[in-house]
Amino acid sequence: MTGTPREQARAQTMADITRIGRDHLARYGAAALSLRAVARDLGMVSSAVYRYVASRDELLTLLLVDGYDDLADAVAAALDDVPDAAPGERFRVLGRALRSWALAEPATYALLYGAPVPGYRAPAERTTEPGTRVVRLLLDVAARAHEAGTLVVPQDEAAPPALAAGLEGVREQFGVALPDAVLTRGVLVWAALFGCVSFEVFGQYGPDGLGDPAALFERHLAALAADLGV
Amino acid sequence: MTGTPREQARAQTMADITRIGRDHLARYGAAALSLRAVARDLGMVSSAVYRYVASRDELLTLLLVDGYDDLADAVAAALDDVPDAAPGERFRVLGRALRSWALAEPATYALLYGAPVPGYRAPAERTTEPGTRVVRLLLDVAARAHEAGTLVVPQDEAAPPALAAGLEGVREQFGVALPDAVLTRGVLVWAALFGCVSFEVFGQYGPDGLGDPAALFERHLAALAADLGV
DNA sequence: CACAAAGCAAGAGCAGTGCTCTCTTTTTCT
DNA sequence: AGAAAAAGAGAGCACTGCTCTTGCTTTGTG
Repeated sequence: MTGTPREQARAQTMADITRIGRDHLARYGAAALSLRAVARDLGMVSSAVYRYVASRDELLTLLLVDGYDDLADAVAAALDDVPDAAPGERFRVLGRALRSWALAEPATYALLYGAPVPGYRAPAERTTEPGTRVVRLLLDVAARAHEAGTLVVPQDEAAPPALAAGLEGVREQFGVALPDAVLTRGVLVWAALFGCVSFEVFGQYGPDGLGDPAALFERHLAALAADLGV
Repeated sequence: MTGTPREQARAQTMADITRIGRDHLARYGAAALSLRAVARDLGMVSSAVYRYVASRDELLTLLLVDGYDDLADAVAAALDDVPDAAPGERFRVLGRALRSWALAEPATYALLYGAPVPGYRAPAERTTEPGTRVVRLLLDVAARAHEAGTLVVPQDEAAPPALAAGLEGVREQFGVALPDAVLTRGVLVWAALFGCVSFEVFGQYGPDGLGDPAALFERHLAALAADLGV
């Protein structure tokens, strides 16, 4: 909270823009996100907002990074609440936190994990780090179980060279020492988790959600925990 | 190809609109789909297109139904090529067909299984039937294995009443006689399959796709086949 | 065959969008 | 104090979805 009055005012305006942007995102969805509407809510003329945000795409990037962080914070907080639980339970906690957040923030979730907004390319240098925090937490759960010796390692055949190189890249990027088979399952479980949540959030289960979406998800979590070996 | 000349012309124009719409969808994405641009490519003035399509949303619905059918046709054709294969192999064929189609038609795939287009609500009465053809094929693979007695049925505890009712609804809607545990796994495998494909199509695996996306997918298919019990 | 009815295409127009440019005022720095 | 930088306002361009009116063409019928 330091700096000249002008800097403070600028920081405040930036915060206001993100706040109102998130609100519009939740209320009307990503494609309907309009810089002019945000400007109106801000009590500014539209051209003035361009002093702060270069384009509509940059506003989307702002909200994207914000969303990734918010989700990762929620999942990390849930995991911190059960630091000493068994790996399987920690995995389930992660999954439940992900699902809760997605159901509470469907529009932001759609921005992060739905179809990319057309014509919009997320700048990797700004989104990669926050975007990988959740999978990092997932791999961490597996890594802890592996260190404790409780992880069930599937007996897959050796990965082809290109895939093995890719998995080695994952080990480096995330700083984990898990065997190929576990990493492969980890990626599957990660994708499956988001598949389950996406189907529920995007309504692919139909209007009634198969009667009891929470119970269904809990069963899926149990099966996925087994797949992960925790 | 019957009817008065006017009826034929109308059918032709409708076909042209869908064709150009698909082209624009693939080229520029769903949110950039513009009725005016389609009209230009059609050599018509924009207002004339409204004689054929009531709104932009209806054009999206047209393309949605078209996409569901195209995907289901591709998967069904792939399955028809291996009518007598073992259930596990038929499941893998289904998965590969789904992935191939999604990679070939990313924009249409995004329209079907990505985030819903904001402000657009798909009319269930027109999209439910074509939209469930793929999952119907998946359940059919499991049902055939079940009839042959080769399906591994997981020993889950009984589903809570609401979920049991929902699963009973699935049995009725799809005309299969599978136990709750198999249906639950079926839904999981279905969601996981789309999670894997979505992550690959939407670029969540990063720019290099973990080195060898096809090999990774093949491994995931093997794990999911085991989950399904085929 | 003639003629009203229905269908079709075009054009103008409204309200909204992203974005750029210019102009004026305010704040900051030297 | 004066120059430079930043902020906000306004006009304007090209685009969008969609509506309404105005003519023209095809259709089915008396």
